[in-house]
Formats: sequence, C-alpha cells, structure tokens
Amino acid sequence: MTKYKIDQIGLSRHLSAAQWATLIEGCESVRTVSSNITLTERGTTLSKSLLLIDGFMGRVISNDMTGRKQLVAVEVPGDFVDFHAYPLKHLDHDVVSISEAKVAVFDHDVLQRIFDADVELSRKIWAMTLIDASVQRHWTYRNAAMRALPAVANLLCEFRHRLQRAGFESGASFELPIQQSVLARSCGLSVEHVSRVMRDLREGGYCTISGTTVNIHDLEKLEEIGQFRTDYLYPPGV
Amino acid sequence: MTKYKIDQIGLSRHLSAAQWATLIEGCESVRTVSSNITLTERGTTLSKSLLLIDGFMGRVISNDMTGRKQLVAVEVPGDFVDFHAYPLKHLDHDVVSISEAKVAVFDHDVLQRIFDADVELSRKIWAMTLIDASVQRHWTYRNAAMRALPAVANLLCEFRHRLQRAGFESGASFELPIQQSVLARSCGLSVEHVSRVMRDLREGGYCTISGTTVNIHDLEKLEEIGQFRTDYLYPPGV
DNA sequence: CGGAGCGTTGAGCAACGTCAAAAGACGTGG
DNA sequence: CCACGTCTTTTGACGTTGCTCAACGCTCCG
Repeated sequence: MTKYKIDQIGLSRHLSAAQWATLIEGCESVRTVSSNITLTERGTTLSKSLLLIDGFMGRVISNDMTGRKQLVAVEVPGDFVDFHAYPLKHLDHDVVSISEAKVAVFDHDVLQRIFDADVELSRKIWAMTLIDASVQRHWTYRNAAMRALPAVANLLCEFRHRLQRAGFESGASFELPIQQSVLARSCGLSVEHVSRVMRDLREGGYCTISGTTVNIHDLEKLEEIGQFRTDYLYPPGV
Repeated sequence: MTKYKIDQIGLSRHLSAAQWATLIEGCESVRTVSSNITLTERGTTLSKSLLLIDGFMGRVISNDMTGRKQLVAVEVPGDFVDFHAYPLKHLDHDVVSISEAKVAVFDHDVLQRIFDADVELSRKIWAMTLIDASVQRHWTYRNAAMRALPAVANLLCEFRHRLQRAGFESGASFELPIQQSVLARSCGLSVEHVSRVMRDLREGGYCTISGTTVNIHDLEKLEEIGQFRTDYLYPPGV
C-alpha cells in the first residue's frame, strides 16, 4: 500500500510500473521546500536520500574563500538528487532547491531492503546513476570546450530534452523556473554575460525567455548553435 | 585459480583481499597498449569492460566539427576505465591510452555472474563508480570556476593524491607520463597557456616538470594555489 | 510611493586564445 | 659520434572573449 501517490516521472521511466511501485512504497515522506533552500550540506553524514518529484534542484560546490557558488548539476523531476549519499554516506557538495520543489524522502535502510529484495531494480537504479555520471561528463565538456553562446544554447537544449522526458510538455515553449543567474552559475559565466548571450539568441530569432517560460523560435538552429546531441542523455531505445 | 597475477591497486583498495581475488578471477585477459591508442569509440556496443592496471588512460569527447578532443577524465591504475559500459552497453565518449598502458579485460556476462554471487562486492563496485562521479563533478567545477593557474595546480595535486593512493611513491616527486598537451586538454586550455602556467609554477618555486617526472618543491603552497581539498576523492577513513 | 530583486547596457580591462617562430628533446640511421 | 626529422616546449605579438564595475530600467510587492 503506497502511502504517497506519486506519478512515475523522469528517469524513473527506466523502471517498470511494478518496480516503480516497489520503490515508491519505500518513500518515507514527501517534503515541500521553497526556492533557494539548502537541503543537505557538504560533509554532513546522511541517512536519507531524496528523489525530486517536482521543481528544480541543484548540486552546488561553494568556495569559502571567494564566496562563489558553482552549480555542477541541475536536477529535474524524476532525478535522484543525492542518491549517491546512500553508498557514500556523505557528499562533496551542497544540495539546493532552485525553485519551489517537492522531494520524496527515502531512508537508506529501507532502500537497502528494497534493493536486496529486487536485484533487477537495484541494477536499474545503478544504471540511472551512471547516466547521471554521463550528464556530468557532458557538463565538464561544456565548461571546458564551449564558448558562452553555444554553451548556453546547449544547456537550454539539454533542459528541454530532459523535461520532455520527464513528461512535461515541450513543443515550442516550456516552463523553466530559473533565473539567468542559474544559467550563469551552471556555465561558469557572469550574469552580465549570460544576459548578453540571451540578447544574441533573442536577436537571432532562436530563443527568448520571458518570466519562467522559454520560447523556442527555431529549435533546429538552437541545437546547431549549441552543437546539441542527445547521446549523453541516453535516450530510451538507443 | 587466478589466471593473471595482478596486485591489488588504486580504488580497488576499497575491496577486501577476498573480494579482490573474486573479481580478478573473472579477468579474461590482460592487454597491453602503446600510447595514444583509442580502445573504444563513442557509440560502439560493448560486451567487455576494462580495469586499468598500469599507465594512464583518458575519456575523450571529440568534436567532429572543430576536431577538438576534450579530455573529460583521466584514469590512473586501479580505476575502471569504462565500467559504465557494463550496464549501459555503449558509451558517450572515446577511451584512449595516454601513455603505455596495461588493462585487465572483463566480460560483462562474467561480471554479472560475479556480482550476482556477491552482493557486497557489487555494492562496493557501485560505490567506486559513485566516487568516479564525484571526481567528475570536481572536473566540472574546475573547468567552470577556476582560472588557469589554480586549475593546473589543482589537477597536479589531484594526480599526486590519486597516484599515492594507487600505491605509487609520491613524496617530493612522482612519475606522470603525460605531456603538457594532456594537461591542456584536461583543463580546457591551450598548450601555450599551460606552458606559461608551468613557467609561473616553476618561477614561483612550487613545482617543475622534467620529462615524465613532476617535482614538487612546495606542496603546501601548491595545494594552496590550487585550492586543493581531498573530500571529493573520498579518501578512506573519512 | 519606495524598496528589493532581476535583467540590461556600456566602458575598460584582464585572461586566455591564436599565430608564428625558435629552441630543446629524443630517437634513428649513417 | 654526428646529422636529421619529429615531437614537445617555450616565447613573443596580437586579437578576442568574457569579467568587473557602475549605472539604469523594469516589475513586483508591501
């Protein structure tokens, strides 16, 4: 009997309905947080992991000297935000809500029982963490090898793709409840420069952001500018 | 009966002697490659994974348009270089030898049998892949948030630390059979600029590279310049 | 009406890339 | 041992990208 009714979403689509049911059964509670809340802090010992149900969250590496807060990952609904805390017990980064968000809480002991009972499920969850790592490699690539304009275009394409897979509408436009400062901290750019990049994308007729809505006017061109490929996201059926 | 005598090394130290023996039993063959060989190519379907025994290897994301080859990870002895091919079956990047290298080859079917038989072992290997992901996050951070001088210093400190843990001597100096172009492609810098950075490190009296040997003259200062912390490498006993 | 937060714009500047050339390092063959 | 070719490192000059600082507008909300 599931305590919480949670629709199957995002990367969790890798799971069969039965596996999803098995997993969600172990959910201890659902927590709702407002924007910009630090849920777990670097170094803290953790006994629970979080599955993002709704909203956006990020993994942040802070520099105590400079005060800089670098985003090294952004999670969309369906992503485990700190699943790696389950085997590792403490994290090398903070976990922060980027928008209002809802997370399902899983106790590590419960997870262990679930995984012990269902080897196939644990294998699939493992695969999910490896896809996560693949996305992480791409973020490394983007930050090292791409200029500001293509980098931002690429990131927007990535968000579109991941949100689409998470079950959100994404035709010509999609909801992205994040500010330009989030794009900046994700790509290692200043907010001012991101603003200039967005102006270029706007004036080129590729893409505009108004409020929390991203409007894509020319997806093909945007993906070309961002040199976007989907392979690193391991879309189903490849 | 182990077909190949392989000393326990590197991240594999996370394993008990018995677990290491169980794993290495499954090694199908040991392959030696010269420098600069592409072992697996992006997209290819794989049925085997490689454990690096000796030498250096890297994960490369190539841009067909520009010809740029970005290094997104460098493996040292004891690292699984393409373990994620086991659940994912194909990779989003190439795997390339950076120096002469020796790898142990594992068939995925054999791995599956080993992991099915020893849940504890598979959990530990899983944890190893998550530490890998943590290092990957740090590479994302370094490329996004650090300037050239600290970035290179940081990378050198990381290599020193990882090699030390892999069981290689590393007091005042250590062997690093890579060129400056490898540092450049790891940090997203030009070779010329890396050369200038190395000159600054040399003239500051912090660190020199002669041939394949890195000589550290002032480790404390080097780690300060590189803002080096060890937490993301998950050193044992933390 | 006033403040806070976010986005925009411009000017000046530092960091890093690019291009070109030269100097070392290293192996090979005579 | 020397001559030669190749690969890596080094250096300089110059161009570009993106950062910093400062100011201003816009919107939302009290």
